[in-house]
Amino acid sequence: MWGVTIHAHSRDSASIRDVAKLANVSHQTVSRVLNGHPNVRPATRQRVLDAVAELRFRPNRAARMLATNRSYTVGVLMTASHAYYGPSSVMSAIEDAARDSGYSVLLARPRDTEVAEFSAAVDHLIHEGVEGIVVVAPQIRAAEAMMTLREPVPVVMIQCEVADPGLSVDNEVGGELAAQHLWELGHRRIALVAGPADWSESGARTRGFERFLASVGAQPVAAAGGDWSSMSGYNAFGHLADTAFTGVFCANDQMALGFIHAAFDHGINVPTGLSVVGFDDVPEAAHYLPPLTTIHQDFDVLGRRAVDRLLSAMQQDANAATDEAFSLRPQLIVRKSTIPPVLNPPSALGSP
Amino acid sequence: MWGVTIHAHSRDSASIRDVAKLANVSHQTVSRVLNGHPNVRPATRQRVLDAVAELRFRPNRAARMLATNRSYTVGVLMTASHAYYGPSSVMSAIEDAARDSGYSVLLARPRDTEVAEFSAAVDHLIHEGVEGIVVVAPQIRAAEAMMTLREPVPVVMIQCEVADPGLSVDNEVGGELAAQHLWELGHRRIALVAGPADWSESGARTRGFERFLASVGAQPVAAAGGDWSSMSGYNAFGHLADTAFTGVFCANDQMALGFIHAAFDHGINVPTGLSVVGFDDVPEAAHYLPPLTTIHQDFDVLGRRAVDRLLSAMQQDANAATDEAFSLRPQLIVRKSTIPPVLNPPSALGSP
DNA sequence: CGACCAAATGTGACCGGTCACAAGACTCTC
DNA sequence: GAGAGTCTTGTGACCGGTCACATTTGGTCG
Repeated sequence: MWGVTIHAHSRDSASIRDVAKLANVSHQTVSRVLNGHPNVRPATRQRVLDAVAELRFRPNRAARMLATNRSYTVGVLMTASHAYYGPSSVMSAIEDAARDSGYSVLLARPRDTEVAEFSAAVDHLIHEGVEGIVVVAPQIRAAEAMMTLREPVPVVMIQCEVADPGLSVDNEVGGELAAQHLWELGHRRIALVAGPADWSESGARTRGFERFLASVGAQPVAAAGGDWSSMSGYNAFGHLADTAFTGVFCANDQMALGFIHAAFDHGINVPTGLSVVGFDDVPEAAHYLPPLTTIHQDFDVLGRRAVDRLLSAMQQDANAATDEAFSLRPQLIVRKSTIPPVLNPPSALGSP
Repeated sequence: MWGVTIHAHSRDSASIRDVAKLANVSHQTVSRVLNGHPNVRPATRQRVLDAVAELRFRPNRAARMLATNRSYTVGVLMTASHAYYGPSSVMSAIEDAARDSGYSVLLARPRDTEVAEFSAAVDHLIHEGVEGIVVVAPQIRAAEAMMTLREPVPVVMIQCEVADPGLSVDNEVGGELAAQHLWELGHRRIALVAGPADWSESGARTRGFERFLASVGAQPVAAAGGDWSSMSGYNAFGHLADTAFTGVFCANDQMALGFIHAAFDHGINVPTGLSVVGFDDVPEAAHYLPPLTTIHQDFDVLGRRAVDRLLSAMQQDANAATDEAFSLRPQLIVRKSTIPPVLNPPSALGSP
């Protein structure tokens, strides 16, 4: 790969000096027109623009980067895989928003949440010349790793409660909504399937959930944890099988799906034998059997907001961008996986 | 945004000449060491490497790009949104593979499949200096639009039968497997829920499906189309409700999910009242109710293979890379949504 | 030991933009 | 109509790498 250098493509495109010659001005004037500098006579400007059009000129990005030390690129640091609905939705929104503002997006994905991996990924981005970084690293360790790094460019962290001027969906409220919904339906024995302990969203959902229960003098009758996957939701049911409960909150939709599957395999029907609330409102949730009651969050807004904030921080040059924390309120979507506790086996209320 | 230029970040990093001074050699020698040029005395090389380490030097990409007219970047053109499982899985694999080979990935997403949009997106990539392009544009029109463009860099198209040296999962075989499976279970009245007509995968799946049926002297008793979404699968059921059938092939898992949901809403149970086969094997498919029999495809291999091919085409400079077409064979995964036709209402076999 | 060749290293130009500064053109005032 | 001030344009250096070519160094051989 080294050694041999291939001049792979077009060395033929027009340069700013070609345009200048054709328009009969200096290269600097062309540069001024290109950059919208005010002090150019309209006639001259037009002449230059014509030449640009005729030669199909487009400025060379590398040259501009070299000269200005600016890249018009922002980096996204994402630890989660595309398989996770939330992070990848946010990623997509970020890309769109950045493009709309004239920026390119460069993705870096550390393989794990070790500080070293993180640092390497950030270095990579910095080295590529990104002017700012959006971090979508919902694991707590990732956020912490990120906080230890002091970067020369503005950084915006999404969905990470550790960062001070955080930007996130308010997962605690989401957890509360879930608990409140089950409670108000009449459920008194409620279980929890939490997300992985190392994700901050997971903690927040659990916290909100438990906080509401506490506010009415209750607490979860049982709890298990999963890794967001349907399989782990399925397995969680096994861990909870000894306990009787009539409602369960699963920290995301996939786990809810797995949980419902497991319940079915154990002869328990949802919602008649058990009410289930999920979280995320993935597009398929409306068609699960039964259609899943869940908590909806608007990832799109989150992504766009992140880019807005990053860009404004970049404008102000300093990372003095201490915007107020911004929290999106999630929303309860009631479907058919939750009903009042009826016809439950006596044990559900009877045994400890 | 124009007019004001912000020197946002570090103009402070070391250059190749700083390294040269510290190592007491010329800048050119440093360059040689960096590029692994053979004719450098080991002692000198070591001295340079030490200096590089000490100054934490990293070559400036923009400068290299400018000088060599190479970018070490490949472009990905993707028309589908992240919500589609297949394309986003492939995208993810491409990113990993490219990174492993030392390339960055730049994403361009045309808003629609108009030739103009396409052309603009490609222009963007070219202008950013990508050395090759992977097109993940499963819509037929997108592929056609792409074919009309003659680009100065190698292009690899994924999952698009229009392109000659195509690279794809063999969706026809997948369709055949689905039909064969239903047939061998004993189903004789089989329906089809196809994907959107403008996606080539959709056509291929349908073709394979019908081809198998034809080979045993049969044909679908009814057909509807969807747009890949669960909702469209749900609606498809309504269009097929007049016809009696005991098995159905849905061209992707999400539509299968919606279809099962609709069947349930009409009092038909899967699999006892109806057998359903999906396509894709999304991670949740194993936990649908019932767990979905479906066709598995390996998107990861597809993505990596695409990058391999692109890189080799780039090596050979020319786009003379007429590799043989490469087709991944998908695989039938039998779960619980398909059983022999039993206990079906008489009408299922009786009426026309 | 000088000649000769290859290996090792150095020199300056160049890629295509932007920057700082200089210089020319044009107004306006007295 | 000369001087001051503004608007417009031009000049050459520079960013940090690589390239082509020149030069020095080291080794081998007659």
